[in-house]
Amino acid sequence: MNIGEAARASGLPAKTLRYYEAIGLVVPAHRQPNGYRDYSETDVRRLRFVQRARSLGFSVAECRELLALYADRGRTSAEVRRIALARIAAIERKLRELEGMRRALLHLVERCSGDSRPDCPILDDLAGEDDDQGAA
Amino acid sequence: MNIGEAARASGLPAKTLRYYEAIGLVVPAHRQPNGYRDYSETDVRRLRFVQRARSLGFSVAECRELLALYADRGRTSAEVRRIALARIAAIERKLRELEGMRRALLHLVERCSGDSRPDCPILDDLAGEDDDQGAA
DNA sequence: CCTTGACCTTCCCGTCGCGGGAAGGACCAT
DNA sequence: ATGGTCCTTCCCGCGACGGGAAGGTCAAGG
Repeated sequence: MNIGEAARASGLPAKTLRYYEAIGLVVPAHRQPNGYRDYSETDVRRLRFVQRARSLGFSVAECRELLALYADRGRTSAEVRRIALARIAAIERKLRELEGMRRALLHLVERCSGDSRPDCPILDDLAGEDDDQGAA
Repeated sequence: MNIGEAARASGLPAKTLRYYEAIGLVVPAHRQPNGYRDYSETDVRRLRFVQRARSLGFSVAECRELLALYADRGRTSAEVRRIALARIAAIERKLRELEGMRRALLHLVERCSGDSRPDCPILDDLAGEDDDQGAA
């Protein structure tokens, strides 16, 4: 199977397939006589596996681990679970960070009139104004 | 003021200050006779401004716009507000994406025994198994 | 005077996960 | 022969820096 077909079958761009080969993540076993990459059904399964894992937020390094476990009959589900839990923890850290930003930005936007005047509490806050005008 | 002092005063690494100079974001006006960068109080204010904006999730490009508006007496708060709303929208897109991943991963982890056996619904899902065993 | 150490300079490479595009070969149909 | 579509390798670019080499500068101490 040509790289184009494998790309369509896996839902990944051909560029990505070449990249995955370059980093040794999914390497098609053979080349056709004309030098074209030759992807097998198994290769495509691995590519789809990676595509799904990536869409769940796993890094390429984690995909490599997961693929290894997938291929390892002696694996334990505890190993897989550990990786997934680590990913969840990382996602939750990021969620908290983004939620903090969102809260702060919403607070600022709320107080900004957004009209034609130059006065802007958003810029004031970024400038680190230390006014205590609300103390009355 | 040396780069080290400016770094401490702004809460940014010296490397970042050099980077901001290289991309023309915050460029100290002068050099000392020995070739050292010379940051003014105004430079440090700009650096702190960028540091705060970055911590709110603004890209360096957005920081550039915000700095320009900050310096522009003819600005309107509507312009600033527009940038902040765009950032909020981007953050919320990312939040939704991460929440989707989190939900999917939690669902998978929940069903994984995480013991010494190799059977793992997480890997099964990534492999794209099409079993409809739950249809009973 | 010399050394030590802390600071500064420029420069270039690495990160992560690819995308864009050039230059050229291969294949298929007309 | 020609055109169009595929494929190949190669190298550069992103964002926002961090690491580290090689070397200049400065203040303190022996």
